[in-house]
Amino acid sequence: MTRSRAIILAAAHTGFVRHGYVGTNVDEIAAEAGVSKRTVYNIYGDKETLFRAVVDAAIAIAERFSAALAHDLAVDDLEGVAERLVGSVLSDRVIPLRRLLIGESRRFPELAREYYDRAPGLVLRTLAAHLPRHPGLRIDDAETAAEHFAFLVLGPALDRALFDDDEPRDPRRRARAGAAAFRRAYSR
Amino acid sequence: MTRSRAIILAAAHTGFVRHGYVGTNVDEIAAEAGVSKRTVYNIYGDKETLFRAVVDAAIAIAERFSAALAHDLAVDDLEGVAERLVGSVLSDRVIPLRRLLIGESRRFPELAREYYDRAPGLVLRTLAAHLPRHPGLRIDDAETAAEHFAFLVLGPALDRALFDDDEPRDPRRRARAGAAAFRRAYSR
DNA sequence: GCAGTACTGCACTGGTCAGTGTCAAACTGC
DNA sequence: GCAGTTTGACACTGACCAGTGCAGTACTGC
Repeated sequence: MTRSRAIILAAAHTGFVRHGYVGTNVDEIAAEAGVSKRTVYNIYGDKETLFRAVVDAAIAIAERFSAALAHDLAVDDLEGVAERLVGSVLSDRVIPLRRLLIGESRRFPELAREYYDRAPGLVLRTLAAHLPRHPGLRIDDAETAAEHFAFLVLGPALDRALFDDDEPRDPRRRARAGAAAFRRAYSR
Repeated sequence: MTRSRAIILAAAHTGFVRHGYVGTNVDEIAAEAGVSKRTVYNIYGDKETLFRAVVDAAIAIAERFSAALAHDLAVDDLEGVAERLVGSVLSDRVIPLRRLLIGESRRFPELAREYYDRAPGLVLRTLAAHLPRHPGLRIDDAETAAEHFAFLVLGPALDRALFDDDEPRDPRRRARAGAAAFRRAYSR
C-alpha cells in the first residue's frame, strides 16, 4: 500500500525536476516508478496533489538541514559554516528544485512562497538567530547581517547555478572569500 | 510585414513569461497580438524560434542597461550605483524573464547559459572593470569584489523575488545597507 | 482458506495544441 | 491601376495527455 508511495514520490520528483510541471506526464512517472498509472491516481488523486507532495517532502529535508546548521553555528567558526552551507545548497538536491519552483511560481504562487519561507527563509532566520553570538563580530541588525553572510558566501555561485548546469563553480574558494569579506564588514 | 514582428514578439514575451514555454500556446500569442496564427508561423517558423527571439530581445535590453551602468560607475558614488542596480534588476522586465529562463534551463540549456553570460554576467564584468577605480576602496580581486558588491546590494531581494511576487521588499534600504557593508569590507 | 484491499493492464474519453493547407482579401511597390 | 506579396479566417491532422472504468490478479490479515 504505502511502499508505492515513496517510490512514486521519488519518480515524480525526478520527472518534475527534469521537465517541469506541465512537461511531465503521469504515465512517465508511473513507468519510472514501476507502477501502473492507476496506482498513482489511487494514491495521489491527481497530478497537482502529487506535485505538492513532492514539494512537501523537499521542505521536510530543508527543515532537517536547517536544524543541523543551527548546531554547526553553535560549534564551528564562520568559515566552517560557510563551507557547509554551500555544500548543501549548491547540490543536486536543492538547485533543481529551486529551478522547478521558480519556474512554476506563477502556476503555484503559494507553494513557491511556502517553499521560500520554510527553506531559504528558515536558513536566514537560523543565521540571524546565531550569528550575533559569534565572537569578534559586531552586529546591530541581525537579519541584514544574516542576509549579507548568506549571499556573500553563496550568492554568486547560486545565481549562476540556477542558469547553468555544468560549471566549474569552485564553491569552496568563493565560500571562504565570502566569509572573509563578511568578517571584514562585521568585525568588532 | 515587419510591424507584426514586434507586436508578436511582445505578445510572445507576455505569454511565455506568464505560463512558461510549454504552458503557452501559439493561438494565445496570435490572439494577444491581434494577428492570425498563420502570420506567426509565416514570420517565425515555429514556437521554439519565437521563444529564442524573445530571449534575444531581452538580452539586447540587458546589454543597453549594462552600458548605462558603466557610465553610472564612472560618475556616481557606490550608493547611487547600488540604487540604480536594484531598480533595474528588481523590475517587472527582469524578474519574470529570469524565472522563465531558470525554469526552462533544462529544456534550453545553451539559451539559459547565454542569457546568464550576456546579462548578469556582463553586469558583473562591468562592475569588475570599474569598481577598482573607485576612490577609498582597496580591491585585490576585482571579480570577487564585483560579485560581493552585486550580491550584497541585491542578492537577498533578488532571490526572494524569484519565488515571491507580491513583495514588501524595500529594496532601497537593502541596497544602501549592502553598499555600506561593501564599503566596510573593502575600504582602504 | 476467506474477505478485503492493493495493484495491474488496457482501453477509452475529452480536451489541448503545434503546425499545415487553402483561398480570398488587404496591402505593397511601381 | 496592376502584379506580387503579406495576411486573415478557418478547418484539419496528428500527437499528446489527464483522468476514468473495469475486470482480473496478487497480496494482506485473520
